[in-house]
Amino acid sequence: MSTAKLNSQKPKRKRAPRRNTYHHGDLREAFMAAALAAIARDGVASVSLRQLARELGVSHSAPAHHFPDRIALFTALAAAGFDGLHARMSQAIAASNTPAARLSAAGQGYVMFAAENAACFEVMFHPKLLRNDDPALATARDNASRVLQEAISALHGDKRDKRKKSAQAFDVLTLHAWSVAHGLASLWLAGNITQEMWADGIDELSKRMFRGEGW
Amino acid sequence: MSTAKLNSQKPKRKRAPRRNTYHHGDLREAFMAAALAAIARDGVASVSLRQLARELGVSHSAPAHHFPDRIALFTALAAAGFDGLHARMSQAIAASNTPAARLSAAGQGYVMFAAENAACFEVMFHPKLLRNDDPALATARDNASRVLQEAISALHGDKRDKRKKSAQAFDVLTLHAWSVAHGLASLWLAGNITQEMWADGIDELSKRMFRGEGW
DNA sequence: GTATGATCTAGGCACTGCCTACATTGCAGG
DNA sequence: CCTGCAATGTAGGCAGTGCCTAGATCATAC
Repeated sequence: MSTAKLNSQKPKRKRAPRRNTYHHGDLREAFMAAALAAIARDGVASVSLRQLARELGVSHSAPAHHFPDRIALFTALAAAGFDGLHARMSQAIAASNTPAARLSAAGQGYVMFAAENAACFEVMFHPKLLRNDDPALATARDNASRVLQEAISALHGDKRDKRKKSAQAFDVLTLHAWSVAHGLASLWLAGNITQEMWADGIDELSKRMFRGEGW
Repeated sequence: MSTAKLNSQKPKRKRAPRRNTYHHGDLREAFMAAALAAIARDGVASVSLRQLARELGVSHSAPAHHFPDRIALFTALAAAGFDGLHARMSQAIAASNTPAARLSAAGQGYVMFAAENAACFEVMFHPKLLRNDDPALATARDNASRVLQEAISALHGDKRDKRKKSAQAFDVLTLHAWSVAHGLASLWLAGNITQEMWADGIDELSKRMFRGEGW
């Protein structure tokens, strides 16, 4: 019932990592944080619930009361990730003035989120690793997607109204923008971009790529 | 489905899948093919060497003589994948006339390869799952990457010569093209593109997106 | 024809996810 | 206060996994 639900509202009191009480205090959050660290270290494939439990000093079956299975943990991470992506892009957009600059900022925000939250990003787009129909995940994903869509809309909205059939063309524009940002982020995270390309930092590289209207 | 790499010079005679001999005949290829099928079915994370061995009717330690570990199997799949990607893009380019059309064709070829070889593609860009410094993998990857680079070069090559410092800008152009193709392929494979967007097929969608010079 | 290396089999070990059974704790309602 | 009860924690079992070593079988060069 209360296993895989919305994750961040409970203002549970944080406990010292060295617990002397029977109950941990915030095992759910602790597991999610430890999982992110483990993913960043070894990749999502070699994350083990038992290992995480060992690191946190709890029994191997403790997580079962917070995440029914491995998939549930990854799903929670992905949902939180899309929330973070949403926030990161919104923040970047809010700091820009013109529609064109806002779209560029959204793209850069996307890439920067991926760079700063590589572990999260790795989980978010592996449908086989998570429960894709989870409602919390679905809404978080839609919220994030809408930000980019609105940035495109603000820039090319007029085109959408001009002719009816170009609504499809508008969607292609959005998908195009999403693809550039997602592709750059993925290629960088996978190590497929030569070091000299991002010598000035991935943020500088993405800035160069998102410069100009058409990308 | 092209698991056949050029590195398999050994002219081993193929045996019927139902073997009554002690030796299998071509276990290495059989494992790679079975692995691709398993990845397509359950995702790369839940591929088990022992399960593959069971499917092929050999003992659980048979693969050890062809792949020292799980990573080696994935690495071989990825190398074969980059060879296939290289071939797919080259073929698409060869069928086009103008430089602009060739670049578009390369992008579409990239996406189509990903769509037709989803299992392969899933492995190719998971560095944590494979031995990234493997020489066969590295050269295969470089070969594939060069195809796209040359397509850009044929279209924008003059810009590169105009000013010296715009060599960097040229590289950004290549990376941009790669990002669009890779992003579209990844998003589609991850199920992040609404069904109505690719109702006409992913090939039609990619064609729409790669239309025009600047992408 | 036989030595030799390549290939395949068999069993063991530590680890994993998930299961059931049980212990401890916090907390509301008498 | 105290007493049930749900939430949260522990302990052990089971089948499955990757990787290891030891041994069996085959193909082929000499």
